[in-house]
Amino acid sequence: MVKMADVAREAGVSVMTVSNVLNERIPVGEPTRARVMAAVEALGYEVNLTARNLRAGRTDTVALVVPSFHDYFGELADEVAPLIEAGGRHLVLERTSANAEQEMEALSVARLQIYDGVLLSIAGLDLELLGRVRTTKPIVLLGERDVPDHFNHVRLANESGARLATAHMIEHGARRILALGCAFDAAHVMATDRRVGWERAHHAAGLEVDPALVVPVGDYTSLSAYETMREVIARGTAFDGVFAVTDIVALGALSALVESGLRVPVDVQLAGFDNLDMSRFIPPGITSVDANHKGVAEAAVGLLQRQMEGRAGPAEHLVEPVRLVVRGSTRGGA
Amino acid sequence: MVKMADVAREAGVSVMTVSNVLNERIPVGEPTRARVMAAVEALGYEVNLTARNLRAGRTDTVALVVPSFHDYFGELADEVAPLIEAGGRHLVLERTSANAEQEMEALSVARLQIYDGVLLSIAGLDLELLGRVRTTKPIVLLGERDVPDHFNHVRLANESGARLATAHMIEHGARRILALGCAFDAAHVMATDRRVGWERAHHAAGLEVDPALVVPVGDYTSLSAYETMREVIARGTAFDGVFAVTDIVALGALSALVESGLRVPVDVQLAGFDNLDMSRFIPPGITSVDANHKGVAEAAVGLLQRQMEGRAGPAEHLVEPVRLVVRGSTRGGA
DNA sequence: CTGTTAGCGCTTTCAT
DNA sequence: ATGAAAGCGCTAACAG
Repeated sequence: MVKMADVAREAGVSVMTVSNVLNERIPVGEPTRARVMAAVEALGYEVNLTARNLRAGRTDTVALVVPSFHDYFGELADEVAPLIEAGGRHLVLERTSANAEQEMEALSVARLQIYDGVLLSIAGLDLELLGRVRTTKPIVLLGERDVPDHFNHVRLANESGARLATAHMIEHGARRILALGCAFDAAHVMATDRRVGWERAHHAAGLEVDPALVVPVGDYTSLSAYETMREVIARGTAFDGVFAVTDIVALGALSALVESGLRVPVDVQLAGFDNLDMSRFIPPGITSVDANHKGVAEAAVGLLQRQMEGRAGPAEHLVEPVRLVVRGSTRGGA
Repeated sequence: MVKMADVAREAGVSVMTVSNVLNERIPVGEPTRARVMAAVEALGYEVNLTARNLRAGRTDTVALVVPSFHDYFGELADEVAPLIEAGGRHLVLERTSANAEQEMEALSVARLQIYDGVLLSIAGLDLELLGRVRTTKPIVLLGERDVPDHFNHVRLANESGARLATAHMIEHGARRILALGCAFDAAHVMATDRRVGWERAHHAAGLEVDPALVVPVGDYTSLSAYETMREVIARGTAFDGVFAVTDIVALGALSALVESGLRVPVDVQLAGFDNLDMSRFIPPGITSVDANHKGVAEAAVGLLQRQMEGRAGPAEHLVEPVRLVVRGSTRGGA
């Protein structure tokens, strides 16, 4: 492997001069500079990032750590990447399988030191575990759980989004709206927040809510949602709307509804959350709360860059607004 | 930052002993070992990966470099991750935007040296550019382009998959099958291979192919596919089947078909390629060629691990088999 | 089994 | 404007 010393020898200068040319730190005389560049070209030299990192304490790399590479996170990552690159840094993705242990590991000293900053999408970690993390590395937490105050945090307006979607279906005549994938327990903060939105929409319309309509979905896959929906239908539960906690869940539900001969939106209205790319195209078009990837990405990267540039300030807790995108799966749709 | 020397002092041993305890390289006496571990705990020490990397020349990290984090690649990545982890290494994802320049950069000396191995999904690079890459780092290329012989390479049986899907629709009565997103030019190897499969299915059934039915789709998004499909319909082209080059393209097509009042599969049969998770659930279920993520992931990781373990052997070029998954969008479906 | 010595490739600091 | 020396934190190799 060709190293800086090789370039220096080739150009007849010291290593330090090569370093200065490459990093443009200290002005270097033009002829010297040209000789160095020629040597770099000739030898095909490239800096050893590990060595630079050890000495300079900087990797120019940011990690986005997500529960899985699928769907929502894939779309978010594609939004984050250009923003990080615009700041002259590199983005890499890591995956935790929504597993608390692996999320903690992502925040371990060992991992943090190899990145200039970390965006961590939390799925498994709770307040207590997060509270134990002590680090001065730039970190921004993403996602719908509560986090200790001293962390920067970006989340979605879950409750408001769920309220919008539910209110929209109520407005168009739905009276028994399933809260599919929603929850009552603190362990599922997102599912609980969205259930609260679903409730508030009812109250705002002067309607009662039936807790029996809150139906959890095991692992938030389309398959679980499909199976759950089939059971609900088989059980004979009466409903004329479905608010699905995510678009992936909505898709599973749609499949079950269609298979059971229920027409969407005539017999049952359906709305999801996330507004995945696909939701626009799945007939009849899935009405969905847009998860505002762009807003989340910009807010998170902004917060991270502020820390990486050293102008920290107190931790912020941002709630990104969401909006409803109406499509054919609800009666207001085209 | 607490370092190894701090632990050594605390435990009253040398740095080397700490290193040996932590890496379990050389047996260490139990009492010493216990003292070291106690010191590690007490100080909250964690190894500096950068320093280890610089000295040991190993990062225990593999990069999967993909054009985008979306859909197909997200699913593939979720398949690759556990295999890499089973080998005691870490997987990170990087993204190239399907851009030749960024793909070359992923293969640059600088990036390669920070990983023990790289899985590169090529989208933009051609033979000529790839031929210039000279490295001894373990690399496996993924994807549907031709690559220089000396690279390990895993690809799908594109032609055979396209043939299966097309033959299935012919068998069920389709006679004018659009090859949506397929191509004739060498720049789109995958789209061209799949077109060849579409042709061969016709020939095998004793049918002529109409080249006018090969309709390219700009950027392989659902949106482009939707727009293209609308145009084809508006133009009055007669067709009774659509072979879409990917499921994402199939989804866009489905949306346009339904919007135009064409019934799937009664008026038009539809098949895609990739068998994305969603394809099963999108009513009426999209018949699709399964892209065999698992097979691709296993083959690629196997080839990579062979190289990383030093038992190299000549480069292999694997073609992973595919199979057709029949669903409601074709007449053979449930 | 434990410790000493050397050095991975680079950048910081300070001298020229 | 350029260079020499020192050392980031760790591990390979060898000595005791």
